[in-house]
Amino acid sequence: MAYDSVLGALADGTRRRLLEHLKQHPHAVGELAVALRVTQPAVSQHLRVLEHARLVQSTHHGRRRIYTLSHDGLGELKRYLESFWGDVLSAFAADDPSPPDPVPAS
Amino acid sequence: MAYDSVLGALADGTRRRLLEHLKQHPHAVGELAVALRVTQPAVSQHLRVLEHARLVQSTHHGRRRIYTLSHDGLGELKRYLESFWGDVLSAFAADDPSPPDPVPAS
DNA sequence: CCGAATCATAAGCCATGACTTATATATTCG
DNA sequence: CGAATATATAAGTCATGGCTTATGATTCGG
Repeated sequence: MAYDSVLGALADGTRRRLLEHLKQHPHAVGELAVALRVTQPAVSQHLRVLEHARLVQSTHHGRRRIYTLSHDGLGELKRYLESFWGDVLSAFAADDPSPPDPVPAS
Repeated sequence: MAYDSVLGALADGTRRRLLEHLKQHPHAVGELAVALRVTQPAVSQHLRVLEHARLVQSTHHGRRRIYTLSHDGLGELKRYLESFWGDVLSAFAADDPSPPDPVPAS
């Protein structure tokens, strides 16, 4: 159940904006802070969440830290959602909208 | 940007469990409360969030309210994620890992 | 070395959210 | 109508999370 951290990471708008920027090309922390008009610590904290969710990776370049988009988290989420869709679609392919079983009359 | 509510709805584990149950077949509120071992108001509140995200639909059956999985929210999220993947893949297909432009030396 | 630059971490504030216990609002049945 | 069922809503509590300012830890340039 690691898609938990992935979904949690994606649920925040600022983090999605970070991903949108990193989708273009890698970025240093300061650049992202300027681009998003947020303080640098806020960006660092968001990047930590994204890194824990394996949505980004980081490499050291001199005294700067370059963050890059990662596929691991996206792939994990994709598999989870596709399994969900698969089950839903197969359930509908069965074309058997089983009526809600009545709650056991207590 | 309606995938915002969808991602927010999916970010909670209890709501994902609700969806897993509704994936099997429609359910009434009380059944879900018993199944998830949560109080009924909690289930109602979660279902309201899921309905607002268009992940579930509800129909009245007598004095019970039957909740069913909906495709609208899932489709919306699917489109968003696939557009994201598409961009990422095309960016990688370009095979041009443009180096991070230096932050303007202030 | 030393100061500037770059980033992470710490600590605190405030809003949001998930859950609870009442209570209100239908709806069915005798 | 009146009692019971089924769900929604209200109100309060507690934890979590996103943001800020301050500070610590590295790293580069002169």
